[in-house]
Order: sequence, then C-alpha cells, then structure tokens
Amino acid sequence: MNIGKLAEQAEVSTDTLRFYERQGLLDVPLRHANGYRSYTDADLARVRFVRSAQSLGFSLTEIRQLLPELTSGQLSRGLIEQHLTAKMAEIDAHMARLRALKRELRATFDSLRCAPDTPVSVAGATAKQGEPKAKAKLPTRAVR
Amino acid sequence: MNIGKLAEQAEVSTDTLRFYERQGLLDVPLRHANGYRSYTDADLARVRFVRSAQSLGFSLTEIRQLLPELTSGQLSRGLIEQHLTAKMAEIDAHMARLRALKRELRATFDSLRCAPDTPVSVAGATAKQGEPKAKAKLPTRAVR
DNA sequence: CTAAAGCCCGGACTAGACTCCAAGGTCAAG
DNA sequence: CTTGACCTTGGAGTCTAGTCCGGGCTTTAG
Repeated sequence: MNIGKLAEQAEVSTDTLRFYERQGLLDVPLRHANGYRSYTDADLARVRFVRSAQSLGFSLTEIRQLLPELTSGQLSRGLIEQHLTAKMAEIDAHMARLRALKRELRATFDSLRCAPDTPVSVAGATAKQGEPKAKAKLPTRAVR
Repeated sequence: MNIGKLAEQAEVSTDTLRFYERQGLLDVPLRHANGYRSYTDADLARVRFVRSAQSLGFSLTEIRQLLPELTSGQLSRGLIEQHLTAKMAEIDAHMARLRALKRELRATFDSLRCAPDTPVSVAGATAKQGEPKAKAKLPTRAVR
C-alpha cells in the first residue's frame, strides 16, 4: 500500500502520515525499490488508533507513550499491567474533569432557564471566586 | 482602573488584556490624559466572562461570537441555550468515547491476566471501521 | 532628584499539530 | 514520448492563545 492509499483509507492527508512518521507515531515503513513508502494493514490500524486516541483528547505525545504497550507483544506482563492501570487512572481523571465541566454548563444553562428575560448577569457566571486572596500564578491556562 | 489593576482583579496578565483587546474580546478602553488605558467594572466583568467561557471549553473565536448577544442588553436566551446544549452534546460524545476506550483497555488488561504470555493483539484496538465508503474530505481536524 | 514601578508600543517568539510548497523522480496511459 | 498522477525531500507557513522583549515615557516613594 502506497502512502496515498493509506491516506485515503485512514482519512488523513499524506502530509499527516509523513508527519506522524517523523513524530515516531508510525513505524518507519519499508520502501519499494523506487523509494516509495510501503504500508501494511497494521499501519492503517495504527493510524486509526492514533486518530481515535487523539479524538479522545490525548495529545500526540501521550499517544506516543501509549504505543509501546499496544505493540510490544513481549513486554513483561507486570509492566503492561502497570501502564494500563496508570492509563485507566488518567482516563478516569480526564472523565472527572469533563463531568465537572458538564455540571458547570448545566448550572449556567439552568440559571438561564429560571430567569427568562433577565439580561443574564454577565460576567463571572461560572467563575468561582474561590479563595479571594489567591493571586497565584497569572498564566492560568484553560481547561484544554 | 489601570491595566495592572484590572489584570490583578481578573487574574490574567496585562499582556493578555492587551491581547484580548486586539482580538476584539475587550472594548477599546478610554485613555487617561497620559495615554494609560482606563477600565471600568464592566471590563472586569467582561474579562471574567471570557475566562469562564473559556474554561467551559469555548475558544476565543466562539466567545467573540457570543459577545454581541451578551452585550446587546437582552442576550437572547435561545441562542445561548443553543450554544450550551451543543457544548453539552460534545462533552457527552467525548465521554462516551472515553468509556469505550476504558472498556477496551480493561479487556486488554484482563486478557493479559488470563493469557500470561500471549503477545497482546496490537493495532486497531479502538478503531471502529464505521462506514467504509466514507472517503470524505481529507483534512479531518481533531476534535479539540 | 533618583530609583522603582507602572504603562506604552510594535514585534518576535512558543508549542502543538498540522499544511503547503518547490523541485525533482517515477509510473501508467495514450 | 509526453502528460498527468503519484511519490520523494527539506523547509517554511498556519493557527491558537498567549508570553516576552526592548526601548521609551510617566508616576510614585524615599
């Protein structure tokens, strides 16, 4: 399978595939005599895995760390268990954050439903003024 | 209120405030005789709104589109409900996929416990082969 | 009066994840 | 043999949401 074919099957661009290769997300592929990359179905599966993990909120860096667990047939069982358990914990944390987000959204939503034509008190609607003295680090990044 | 004061109150940097102004998220402020920006509590409210909307998962671009509704006094309830509902749906979908991933990881985990030295079946673990004919537009962006 | 703190501006820089481009090699069809 | 599709490479550009910088004013404290 040439790169164009793989790209089509996986629904990504050929640029993306070469990019993933540089990022170590895809194994360096075999080459045909003419220098063209030669891919297998395993590569297709890999790309699909990357895309779905990505859509789940994992960064390419995280996915790169996830890969060895996936591909190593002969990694010590204990190690795999360890990684998987850690991943599960991460997922739980991830889900917890999303649940919190959802709760906040619902609260905002409900406050809107209760006061029909009130010019919705703008501003800190959801901003919890928690510990007012907290003037900590300024670069408070968004939730992701 | 000078920019430093506003920055402190809103817990963002002065750079961020000037950036928001350039982005049209903050009204161009009045200036003191010396050229310093002069802010009001409404600006503080605005910054807080931006930050909280952001923490709810809205991008600055989305927030910019939300602002007219907000500032036009009577903020059409329907529109905001619409936005929020859409956001909630996104989150639900995201969580559903996470749950699926978790199930798969657990399955992998369990199969490891049952078959100690079986070379874990790699690849498309989570890749759903959904409609195979779907060759739509290539630049399929990630979910964010 | 001077030093420090605060403000101004334009512009450069960052990371992550692509996306595009130029210049060239390869291959199948007509 | 030429055309067009497809492949190669390295490198540059894009977008988001800021962050940092340098040079130069103003204001405030000592």
